[in-house]
Parts: sequence; structure tokens; C-alpha cells
Amino acid sequence: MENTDTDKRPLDFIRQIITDDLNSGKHKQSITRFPPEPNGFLHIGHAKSICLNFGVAGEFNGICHLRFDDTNPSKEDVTYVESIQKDVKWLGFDWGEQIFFASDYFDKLYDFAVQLIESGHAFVCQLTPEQMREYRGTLTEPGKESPYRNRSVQENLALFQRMKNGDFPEGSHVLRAKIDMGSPNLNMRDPVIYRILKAHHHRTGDKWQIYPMYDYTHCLSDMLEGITHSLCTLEFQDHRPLYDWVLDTLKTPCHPKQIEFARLNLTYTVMSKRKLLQMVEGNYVDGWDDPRMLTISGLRRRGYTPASIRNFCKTIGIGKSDSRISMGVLENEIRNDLNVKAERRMCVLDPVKVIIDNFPDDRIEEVTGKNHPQDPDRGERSLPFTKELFIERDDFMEDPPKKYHRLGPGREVRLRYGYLIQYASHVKDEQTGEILEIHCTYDPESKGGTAPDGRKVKGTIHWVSAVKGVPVTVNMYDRLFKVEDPEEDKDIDFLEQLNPQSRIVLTQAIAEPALVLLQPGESVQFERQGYFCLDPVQPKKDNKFVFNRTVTLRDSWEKTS
RNA sequence: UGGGGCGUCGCCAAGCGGUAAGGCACCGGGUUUUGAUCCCGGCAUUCGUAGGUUCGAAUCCUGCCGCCCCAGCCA
Repeated sequence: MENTDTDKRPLDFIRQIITDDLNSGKHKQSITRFPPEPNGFLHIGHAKSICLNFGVAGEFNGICHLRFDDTNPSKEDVTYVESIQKDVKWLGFDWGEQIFFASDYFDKLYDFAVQLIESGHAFVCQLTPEQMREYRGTLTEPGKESPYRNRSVQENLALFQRMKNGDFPEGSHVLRAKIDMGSPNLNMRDPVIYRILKAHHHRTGDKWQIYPMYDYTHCLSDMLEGITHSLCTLEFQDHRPLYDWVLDTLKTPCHPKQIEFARLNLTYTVMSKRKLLQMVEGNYVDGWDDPRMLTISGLRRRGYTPASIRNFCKTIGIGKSDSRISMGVLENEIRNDLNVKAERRMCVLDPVKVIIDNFPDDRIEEVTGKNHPQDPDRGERSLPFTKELFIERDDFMEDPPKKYHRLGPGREVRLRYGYLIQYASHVKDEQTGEILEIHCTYDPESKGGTAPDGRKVKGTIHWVSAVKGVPVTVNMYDRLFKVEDPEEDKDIDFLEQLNPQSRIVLTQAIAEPALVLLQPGESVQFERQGYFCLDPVQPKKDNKFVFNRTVTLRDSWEKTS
């Protein structure tokens, strides 16, 4: 990892706990784990957890396991386990040999369940789901004990065995922990730990008819792997007593410590896998890797770098208060990274023709541009300059305000790395008012952009040769939702808050020739516009190169649309 | 009207009884052949609120207010 952080940021509360446990000798090494359920693609929220768990391992000379929490075959799939591994690797983390599956523990988990039954701590219940809900009680009233709660150990053992054998239909029997129906914590009211599920599991096939529940599986998986610190999100705080109960009751040799932290929320997007799935399946976006999605694969396709995502996770920190981080923070990280890494190129997104009246008709002159203005080592490239050019439609105004630094009647501007040009005239469609072409004259003495007399011009604009430029398609991506929190108003479906302008496809854009040399996924800065990458998935479409806008450049010039 | 959490600048976030770090955003100024980058400078007498303890509190105690999570045979 190319991350040289010498910063002395204070430790977050989790790293403090780990530091203390290491110093006190409670543990000689920290072992964490990232435990995704393979039922969807990873998103930036998972990146926070990945950076935390793998980050801790890296900083404390510990180990971080990758463990798939695959206990619900009805929702899980191998395609997800594959994409998850790809994304974790891409983010720059390595689990080495430490890749595990909760499903690998099914036999042991079954044996533990038998132990629980034998010690009188679990029973087979035949209440229907509806009855179970009634017996559970409410937030303010205690629950009632199941009539099946006091079956004999023998009977429970036999029934559980038959559940395993597939003798009963789904929903007819469950194995429940015998805890306390009067507990104010609903999770402790005799929670279900095994249910019958006649589904094909992506790893164990049809071996099992019963599958363990999360609360029962997670703590035991952590214990089996010798996890020291089990880091999860805030909504699991109420589950911690159950996590501890299972391990205490089974008198396991080790007892990992569960610590919860706040999950990530960002403005102008949604984070839940359920909602992301809904957008994918409803075709509101073009799949899990749509560049507007905050999935890892979407960010990758958008042009975000692993380092920018890691830095983002580092700057937001770890805490316990619900928060919603401004999208600007993420954008700031990718700008910081790409400002250093991306070479500069010119591309005219919305072209209007400029004709240099005093430039020879067929002449093609080469001018040179720096690949990176702050880094001479990045070298230079050649740019063809011709009589007919394209500039940005935005860069010309018939009646510009005084602070406008671009082209207009009577004005002279610099064509970046080219020549100084002076406005001569322009022609427009009298019907529509559309500017058709702009005539200028150039100063032959100003090649490269500076005049011998040292005169200053107010602005520098980018351009592309009309004859040598190459047509490209550019996807202008913007925030996916129109509002900061699409889930704030419970009466409005979040899908109604989608930003209809989140993707604008520009088909008339024209780029400097050097742009065709890029590799798919490679990032560049289109000067004065932003950072773009050649689409890694579909670099060419209709025989034209396709670019994705990662993020705009910061713009202190208020655009008067 | 049960339980579990959380409340420090517009957004995050340090702070762990000794007198409010940092980042983003924002506002000034400088450099600049990207209105970018970069560089300087500004930006909470105040820590949800009301009391109490203390020489001294954002940090300890009490009450109140606000927000989030929990009644899946999901994770």
C-alpha cells in the first residue's frame, strides 16, 4: 500500500481499547475480521469497516480474517462472494490464507446446539411465526413462555435431529435458546437460533435442511477463529447480551469482545443493500457497478482510486454518533489524489467552432503541452494546432460581464499551450440565437501562449483541433439523488428523490488525439473541467471512446447558467 | 409510559477535572498559461439544557429536552 501516513492523529475509541488490551497483556495480538454476507455488492459503508478491521491488523501487527457470513442461502450467491473478494483486494487489503465461511462451521455449530439442548438451554418450538410474534410481547410488555419450552431434553434432541433430517416443512419448527421471555431486551426473549430452510446453499449444497441464525453463528464463528475484537455497527448493540450469552453458556475457551461503531451515511445517496438492490432490479441504474452507485465497483468505474477511498475512511474517523458525511468530503479525497496522479489533457465537451482567419488553411502546427504542470518529470505531449478549432460553448459570450475571463467581442484570450487569439466576428443562427462559429485572428509571435511584448490576457481556455480532434462520448455524472437525505421523509419513496440529471451523456465532445492512448480505467484531468476516466468496463461504444466524469474541478467562478 | 445508544463550529471529529486539536465547507490575501493546484491568514469565551460538586467541569453527579436503534423463522 502506497500510504505513507506519518500523521499523529489521536486513536479512535476502538483503537484505544485494542491498545489497552495489548498493553495489559490480555491479548498478545489483535485478530479482527470483516464478515460480509454474500447477498449484494460491497459499498463505501463496507469500505469503512474494511479499512477499520484490516487497518487495525496492519497497525497493530495483527491479523484480519475475511469471513463470509453465509447462513441464509435463500439470499446469497457465489457471484457476490466473488465480487466481494475482488473489491477487498482492489481496495488494497490482503487476507492472506485467512478466508473463512460461516458455512464451514455448520457441523460444529450443530454440535454446539446439541450441547445447548443437553444442558437445558435450548428447545424445539412449534409455534407458528404469527404465534411467536404474539408470544414475544411488545416493547413495553413482557412476552409469554412458549408451551413447548419445557420439553424434555430427549424430546428436544429427537426433534432437532428430525429437523436436521428434513422431516418437517419450513416454518413448522425452530430451535430456540431458553433465556428470558421477560427481558426488556427483545433479543433475549428466547431467540430463534436455528430454522428450517430447504434451500440450496452455494457451498454446502443440499446437505443441510436447517440453518443457524446470525446471532448464534456470529459469536461462535468469532470464537472458533480466535477473534479478539469483533467490530460491528451500532444496530447490533442490543445483540451483544445474546452474543455474550451464547459464549458464556457454552463455556467456550475464548470470548471475543464485540464493539460497535456508527455506520457510514453520505449526503445525496442511500447506503442500504436492500435499496441498492431495488435500484438495480428496477433498472433505475445500470447495475451494481453503475458509476453513480456508491458501491465499490461503481466507484471504481467512476474513476475513484483505492487510495482516495482509504483516505476518506481515515478522515471521517470512527465514532458512535449517527452522522451523515457530506459528499464533498469524498470528492475532496479523489481530487487530492488525482491532482497528483492524473495527467492533464484537453477535451471540449460542448464544442463551438473557432476559425483563425489569418492561419494558413492546411497547416497543421505542433505545439507542446505539459502532462502535469507541477511535475516536469511527467513530460510533454504534442498538440496539433489548425485553422479550425473547437472551444467550449461556455467560453464565448456575446455580451459578457466584466469579470468574465474568456472570449467575447473585442477580447483576446490565450488558447492553452497554443496562441493568443483576438476576436474578429461571429455568426449565429438568427432564429435560435445559437452561435455557429467565431472568427478570430492569432498572433503568430505568441506560439506557446506568450507574446514577446509581454502583454497579459485575462483568460486561458482549452481547445481541440477541428481536423485532428477525436470524437468521444462523455458521461457527465452527478449526485444520484436531489436531496441530502432521500430517506428523511418517510412518506416519500426514496426512488422519487432520484436526480433526473444524475447522468448526462455528451455525444458531441471532441478530444485531443493523445486521449486515445489511455488504458481502460485510466484517469486524466480534462483541463478546466474535472477528472475523467476511460470507462474500464466499456471503453468503446459505437466505435467511440467513452469517458466517465469522476468529479469536477473545484470551481470558484459562479456559473451563471 | 420497556431496553440500548448518541448529543462539542454549517458537516465530521479530538478532548479522558486544569482552562476548546484537526479535516471538509466558508471568508479574505498572494502565486499561477487550468477561474484548478499551491501558499498565507480568518473562522466555537464555548461544548443539547437546567442545576449541583470543585479553587477549577466539555470532562464528575442529578433532572429535563432532542435524535437514533430494537417487537425477521434477515444480517
